[in-house]
Formats: sequence, structure tokens, C-alpha cells
Amino acid sequence: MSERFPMDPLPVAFYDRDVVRVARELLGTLLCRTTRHGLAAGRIVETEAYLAADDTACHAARGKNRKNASMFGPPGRAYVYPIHARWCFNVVTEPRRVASAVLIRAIEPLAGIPLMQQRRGLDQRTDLARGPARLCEALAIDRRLDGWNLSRGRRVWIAADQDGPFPDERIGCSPRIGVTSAAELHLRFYVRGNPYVSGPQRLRV
DNA sequence: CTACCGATTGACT
DNA sequence: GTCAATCGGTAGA
Repeated sequence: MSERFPMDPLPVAFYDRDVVRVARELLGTLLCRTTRHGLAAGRIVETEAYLAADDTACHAARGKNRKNASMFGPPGRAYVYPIHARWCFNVVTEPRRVASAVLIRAIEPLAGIPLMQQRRGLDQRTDLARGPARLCEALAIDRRLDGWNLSRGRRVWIAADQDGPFPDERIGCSPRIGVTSAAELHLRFYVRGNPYVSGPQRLRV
């Protein structure tokens, strides 16, 4: 991979749209992360939308607090939060104060694979970033990146892939994984049959 | 200060 | 399939 990989970050306007549409269109884009140890990046293959209204599973459902403040800020920022002693990475969508976000659940590793293997302590490529907390470990994402501006093209950002988005027939939809409320909402999006997608087998086909 | 929870993971039957 | 360890953040005493 060249030093210029993976090119320009998506603009704020990409995120400043309906959260479900952003969640769907993030599939196939490249999540990029640089540290002093180098670049690690991969193709996003699984996302979940968390809605600003009528979604009790959304962290913003009971109003703003110190932890979820990034969700109430401008679109195109990171929202990083802890769960079960691990980190999860979201991108904030829609206008400021609306508080919706997309959870990035899995990427297909493309660059910096040895770095990811070292961080994860294992070699198996399909296990490096399959799941939201595994992804964060592989990319060295933690709370220090909460609120980070993803349109700057530094530290962490998202870029369009030259192969373009996946066609609709390759995209699956299901209930969100692990949420204990609002289970009736089908807000998880994934690339059908992709081995880097998380969750039980029946939710990957 | 303590109690409790969770958008998870990995080990195990 | 089941299950418990994990710990940062929040709520409440």
C-alpha cells in the first residue's frame, strides 16, 4: 500500500443525512486509522443505525449527558463509548442536536494486517475486526478518539473505495445484535455472505 | 463512596 | 448452543 492510501476522507455532507441511509452507504467504504506504528485500514462490511427518535436502544434516548455528548454534536464526528470493558466506534450523523449515529460493527482488513494481528494477539484474518470491540482493538481506537472530526483525514477517517458501493442485492438487513430494547427495528446492515461479518450464521446470509 | 448496567467477547458443553 | 469475566460511566446514598 502506498502512503497515500486510502485517499480523501468523506466530507461532512456525507454524514449530514438520514442515519439509515448513511448506515447503508457506509458499507464498502474504507475505515482508516493511522498511529505512529503506521496505517491500518479495512472495508466496512457491517453497520447498525441508532435513531434520534423512537429508539430506546439509542444512547441518546434519555437525553444528553457527558458520555453521549458527541452524539449531540455536529455530524461527521466519532462517538466512542465503552461497553463490557471494551470500546465501540460510531459515526455521528444528521444535524447537530439530533443525536443519531452509526455503529461500525465489522471491517474486512486490507492494510496494516500485521499491525492488527499484533494488537489482537492472533493471526486469523476473519477474527481481526469481526465485531465492534474487536474492530476497535485492531485499529487502536479508544475514548481518546471520542469526538474526533472524521473529515480531517488524520488519525481516523473514512474514505470511498475505488470499487464503489455494494449493489443492493448484496446488502442484508436484520435486527441489531445484542440490543435489549427496540428489537423489532431492523437497523443492522451487512454484506451478504461476507466472512468478515459478525453475528450468528443466520444473520450473515 | 458503593451498586449496578451494558450496542461484547471468548471459553466452554 | 450457554455463560461469566470484563470495567468505565452513571446514578444514587
